[in-house]
Amino acid sequence: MLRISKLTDYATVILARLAAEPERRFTAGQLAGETRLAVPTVSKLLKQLHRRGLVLSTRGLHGGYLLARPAAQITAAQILDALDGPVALTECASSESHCCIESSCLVGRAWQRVNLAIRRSLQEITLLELAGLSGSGGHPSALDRGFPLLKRGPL
Amino acid sequence: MLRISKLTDYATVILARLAAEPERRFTAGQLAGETRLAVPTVSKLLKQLHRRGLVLSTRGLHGGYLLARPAAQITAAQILDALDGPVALTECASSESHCCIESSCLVGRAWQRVNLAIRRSLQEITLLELAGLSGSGGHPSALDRGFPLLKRGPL
DNA sequence: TAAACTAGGACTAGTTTAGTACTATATGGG
DNA sequence: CCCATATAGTACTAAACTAGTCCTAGTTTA
Repeated sequence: MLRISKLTDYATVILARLAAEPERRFTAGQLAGETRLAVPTVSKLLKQLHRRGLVLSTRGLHGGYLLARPAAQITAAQILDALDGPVALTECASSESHCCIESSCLVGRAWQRVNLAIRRSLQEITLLELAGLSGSGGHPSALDRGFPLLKRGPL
Repeated sequence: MLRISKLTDYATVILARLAAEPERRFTAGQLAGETRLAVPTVSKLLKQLHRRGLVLSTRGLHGGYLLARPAAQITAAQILDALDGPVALTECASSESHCCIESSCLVGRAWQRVNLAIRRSLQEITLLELAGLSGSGGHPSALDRGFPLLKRGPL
């Protein structure tokens, strides 16, 4: 029913690998090898992640990629935004709407609201958790804590 | 970032219109007129909604469509399932996975969990609210109440 | 200066989505 | 009995998006 693109999924896998060794610098080839993804694809994704500020890059010999900040400070929402852009749940909700009947617009606003709620929830999930690195020792993660999806307030 | 298909959005508009007058029987043509959608599209959607049990239909002269049950008993999740089917957030999470490295699978499980959480939240949103019919007099809707997205428990 | 990297963009194939058309079936009225 | 008005189901086409690849340019270090 809801879907994220394959590429976004791949990107998460790549970021998870980087998160596992935050100090180490990986080349695109190394990451491709470890994740079993094709090199061009990994390369493309890393470029995009770099452009969006999620990873640092160094060029030239012995260059490679590095997580731009601790995994705990990278959210699922940021990863999705980096790759798919901030696409709304419905077209009507995003920018200009031509579907100008009242019932439709009410529906649009409702979806918009659901969308916002989902976004908010994705902002609470960090790469640490996606990577399965949120150690049992730490404080309970958002995934386990149970958190409010939809909060009170104006649309 | 997350998206529902146009058709699903249309379907919601149609269902919202039906919900506004639960007693009245609408033909596909009437609904198309009122929602400004193309007749074949509306017709196609209504057929599918009927197959999934969301609307009742009567054939022949003076036939038409009717909500199968009160709008309060139709959830956003049901509408999405009816049209897009129960597609998972990621491919890896849905059926069999060939991406068999550990990090990847951890990621997959995490997405799966997020997916489940979103589903759960969509099950709490009714057509009444989507249609903007949840009167201010009633009890607060799930959209306003704030409800836990992710609950404790095994994956 | 050559080798090993990343940066950026262009291009192609495949899949999905949206929309339309056509045929069959059911109902009710003249 | 027949025709007009509906829905039911299926098949088809066009457009959009996704995934994946390739090529050229720029950067760093031995």
